[in-house]
Amino acid sequence: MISKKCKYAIKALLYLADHQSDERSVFSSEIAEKENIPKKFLETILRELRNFKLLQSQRGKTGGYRLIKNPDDIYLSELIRMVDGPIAMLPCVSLNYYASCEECDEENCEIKTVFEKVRDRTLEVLTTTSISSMKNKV
Amino acid sequence: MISKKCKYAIKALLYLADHQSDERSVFSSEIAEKENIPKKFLETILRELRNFKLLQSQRGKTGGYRLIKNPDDIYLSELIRMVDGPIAMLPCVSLNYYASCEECDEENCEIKTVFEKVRDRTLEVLTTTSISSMKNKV
DNA sequence: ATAATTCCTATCAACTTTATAGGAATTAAA
DNA sequence: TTTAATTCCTATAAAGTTGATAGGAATTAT
Repeated sequence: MISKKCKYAIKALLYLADHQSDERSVFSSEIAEKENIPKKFLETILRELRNFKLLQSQRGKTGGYRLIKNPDDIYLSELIRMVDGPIAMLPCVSLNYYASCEECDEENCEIKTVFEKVRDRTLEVLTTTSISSMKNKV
Repeated sequence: MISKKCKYAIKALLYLADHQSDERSVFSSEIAEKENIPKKFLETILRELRNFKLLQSQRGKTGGYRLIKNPDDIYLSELIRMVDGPIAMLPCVSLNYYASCEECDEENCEIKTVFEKVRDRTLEVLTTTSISSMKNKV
């Protein structure tokens, strides 16, 4: 399961992709209201996404957020990793957040292989799905 | 991520598949020791698996556990569901543990589709991998 | 009787998740 | 220069989940 936080992040980016323009940043309060996301929680999420250089923010009365990266180039795999961390179902098969299994003999592990397959299948989808491609529900 | 509990369950079933026989049940303490699983924790896991009719148990001095189901017929998908619950990355795309998203308009949801794809790819692996097939690491 | 097992309930510490509170800093505009 | 609206930041916290452990009861072969 992805966290609610991650789902909120996806929704926020989708909303931004639709509603921003060169002239217009978008208030977090607007996103929160339209997407039914708790206001203060969304603020912290947007700040994180800004720290990851996905967003640009502007303070003050005419402030708000806008995308820095082209939504064509924001892939779900990287977004999930930023917000939730590992995608794999086992720490020892994670590509970006590898952690060894203390109780295992990893050389002779019988359960790694299947979760490597799951990881690869999952990534086939997530690394080819961008924020903009999610708009075309096929 | 699957839980440690789930990983322990997989290991326990793999161990049973290898070490049981018609004459021999296996003690939980033996599995715990050989697989480095906390003893008391494993007891509760094995009891759950028994309740799910995967295992049979016998009390007393010559007691222990053995598989009821053929390990050819125990698929990872069902095991994970028994121990951890849903496999899908979103409640609203879960086949066995569906839950609606309160804050979403599910008809027009832009994020469901991709997670349905992930679910299907994941299940392609997990529904075709049995305890016995995990022995042949290919 | 004894010893070894499974069975059962309750408990619990640590961690994670999902937020909220309370304000500070910034900015445009009245 | 004041006001109002925003982002930014830190701290806190309630609720839920995870990963166990405690303490014994019931069962069974010897």
